[in-house]
This record gives sequence, structure tokens and C-alpha cells, in this order.
Amino acid sequence: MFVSLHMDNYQGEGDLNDIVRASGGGPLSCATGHGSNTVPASSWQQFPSDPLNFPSSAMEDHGLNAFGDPFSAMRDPLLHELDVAAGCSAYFSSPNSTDHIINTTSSATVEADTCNFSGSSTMVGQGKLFEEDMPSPCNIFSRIQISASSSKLPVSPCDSPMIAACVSPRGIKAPAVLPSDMINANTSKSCLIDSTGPLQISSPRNLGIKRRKSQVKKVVCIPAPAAANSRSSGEVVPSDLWAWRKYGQKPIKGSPYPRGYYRCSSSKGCSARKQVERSRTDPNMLVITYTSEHNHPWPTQRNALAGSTRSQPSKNNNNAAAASKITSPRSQTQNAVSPKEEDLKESSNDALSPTVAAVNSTASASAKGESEDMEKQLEIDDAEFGEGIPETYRPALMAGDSQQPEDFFAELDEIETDPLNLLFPQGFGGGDQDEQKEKKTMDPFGLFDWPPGNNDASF
DNA sequence: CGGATTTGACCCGCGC
DNA sequence: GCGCGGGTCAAATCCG
Repeated sequence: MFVSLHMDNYQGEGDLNDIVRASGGGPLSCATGHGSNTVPASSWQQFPSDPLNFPSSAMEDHGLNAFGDPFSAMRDPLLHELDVAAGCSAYFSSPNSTDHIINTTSSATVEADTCNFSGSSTMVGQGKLFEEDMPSPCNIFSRIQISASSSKLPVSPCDSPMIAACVSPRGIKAPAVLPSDMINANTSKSCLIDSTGPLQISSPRNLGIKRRKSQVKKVVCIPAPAAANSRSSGEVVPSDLWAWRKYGQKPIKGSPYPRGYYRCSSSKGCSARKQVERSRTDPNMLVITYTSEHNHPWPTQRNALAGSTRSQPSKNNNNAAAASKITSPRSQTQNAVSPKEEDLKESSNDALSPTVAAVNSTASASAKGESEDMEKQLEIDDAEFGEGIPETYRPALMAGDSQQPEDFFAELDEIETDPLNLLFPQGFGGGDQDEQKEKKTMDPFGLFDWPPGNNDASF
């Protein structure tokens, strides 16, 4: 699997070259089908069980929080997850030109290009290359790309959020999103996150944005679940904390897959948009391009619900019947952010977060959910970045004006004290049987039902 | 009935 | 200046 985040003046798919790559697998074992990527659960046990209490310490602890950005301190559970991921896995480095090192507390090392997860944990995989976007070999995080490149403007070596996802060939097995500030998204310069200090967001958007093509965009590549969610196109419609409304779809020249256009419906007047399309070279990958920023706080459960995506009833697979709430785009959104929903009764996980919802979904649905989750995390990350977010908005968030993050977290806490286990049922949970049971509970569809003690990602 | 999706038309930037 | 391709609009349609 692979997730890329590309911040730049996106010029098209072909511009995904400068993408920080990382591949996930297992809880970090590459799910590329090559299997032997192994990460002992113990490697992930350092994660705090409570994301709420797991501040962006990973970065902060390493002096990375000198961002100067109020958002750097504000994270949502997903971001915590990011932190966790980063915090536990130690190094993400690229032996090649793309060096992205995330130094954390664990001794594990992930090399982005060779993807040799060394140290106490071994994560070696043969990540499938995302040829178009990933010219160089990559294993562990070969499928996780975070790019902060700009085709026209120089980008700080460390200005891109990083998302690490562990996937199976069909999707993400266990997404791990690294805090944006933990990531070095520069393509040709090495960047020791922990040594470079605060990340500098040098987004082209700050340099005078023209309209459209010259507009700053973030590109995220995520595994595209096979599940068809949209009403007719069968395209996956990722959802996330934000509510998106599709306003267009166009066939893209050179690509057999159409591109969907979405705008934020969480708040009127929000200019946030995103484009979703499948990679022409790897249909299994979704390329999500984010444009503009949300001019409003994170959607509350309600307003997110208001703009949620329409669900896809019986069009989904059989399992969808049982997990339809998760499977359907609309429901996903609702579940993700609306604890008030009756779904909460049925599945607290649903309400916990889209990520969790994904865990409970069917294989395909899960894949989708995971994708969505990834996307959401990215978006959250984006929000965290505060990139382009009106100044008036940031303080509000920080001041808890909207209180949405807090509320959201609080509710999450209420629902599930250890969402990380849901995200990384195996890796984080350690290996005891109770947790295995827990995993079963949280993963009714066996999405994360990996053999105990065997984290080999042999898919 | 309200809101989301679909889809053809229109607009606009960019390359030639 | 022209044409191509991408992005957006908006009416029609669908769905809960």
C-alpha cells in the first residue's frame, strides 16, 4: 500500500515524482504481497493506549514542535495515531536520495526506499512500486508517499505530512499516519526530522496563487479499495471528517478512470475541494488531490453529518448488509463523526472514528474505509498544518472555540479508550489473548485478524 | 422533501 | 489565436 502526500503546484499525475515514499505492511509490514515484512508487535507496544493522552509528543519530544504553528499542538486522535506511528517506529529513512528519517523512541528503522525495517524490528518487504509515482524501489513504506514537492517552487525538505500505512494487497492493513511535522517530504534531500527541527511549511500557495492549475494542491495516494461506492461510477468515494459533496466528474485523458470532484459541504462557503481518481498506472491506488483549505473548524458530528455522502445501499457486497453502515459513504461519514447516531449503540467503533469504522467493515469495505481513513488522516494532518487555513480559524481551534477537536476526542475517549488498538490491533496490542479477543471484537470481519504471533504480512 | 449524485455544458488556463 | 484538457456549474435525477 502506499500513501503519498504531495504538496505542490500539482501539475498532474506525473508530478508525483517527488514523493516521499514509505510502504506499510503489517503493522508496518509491507502489504505488497511479498510478505515477509515483519514487525514484532512489541515494536508497537510503546504506543500509548490513549491517544488523547498521547500528545504530539513524538515530535515535541524531539524538538520538532517548534513549528510556531498553533496547530502543531492540536491534534485529533488520528493525528495522535500519527504520532504514535512515528513515535514507535523510530526511523524512516531513505538510503537513497530521499532520506526521511523519523527519529523516535523505538529502535526500529524504516528505510523508505529500501524499506528495510531494521533495529529491534524487522520490516523488510518488497513493496510494489507505484511506478508512475514511485520511480525508486521501496519496501516498507514504498507505498506510502508523502510529497511536498513542487514542480515550480522549492519545497522545504521537511514540509510534508507523512502518512504511513500498512496495507494488504487489497488495502491497508493497519494504517499508521505520521504527523506531518514528522515527515520529511523532500525528494532529493535528506532530512532527519529530529535533527532538522521544526518543519517549515513552504507551500507554494504562499507565493501567490493563481487560479486552478497553479493552485497549491496536496496529493495523496492511498490504496484504492476494490469496493464500489459511488452510485454509478463504482468509484470509491473516500470520506473523512469533512463532509464532501461531489460536484463533478470528468474523464481524464490518458486515464481510464474518471476523476471525481468534491467540495466540502461541512460548511457553507468552504472552499476546500478534493479530487479523487485512480492512478492510471496502479488502479489499486487512489490519487486524492486536495485543493484549498477548509475555512472552518473540523466538522462537528452534526455538521459533518449534514454534508455526508450519500450511501450506497444494496449495491455493496453481501457483507455490506451487515456492515452497510460502514460501507456506504454516507454512513461512513456519519459513523465516523456522529456518536449521536444510533450506530453508536450498535458499534461504538463506528462512532469512534472513520478509522475504527474501517476496522469493522468488510474486506472491501474495510479497504475503502481504510482508504478513507488515510485520507481523513491526511486531511486532518492538513488541518493540523493549518496550511492555508485562515488565521482567524487557527486561533479558534486552539482556543477551543469550536471545541470540536476536544469534543470529538472526548467522545472518542468515551467510546473507545484505546483507538490505537483498533487501528493497530496487532502491532500495538502486543500479543496477549485478551487483546486478541479484543481484536476479534473490533475486527468482526477479520480485517486485522492476523495470526497471533505472526505478523508476517504474507498476502 | 431535502440533500446528494450524475452528467452535459460552459469556462478557463495552458501549450502550440 | 486556437484548440485541448481540466475544473466548475447547474439541471435532472436519485435516494433516504
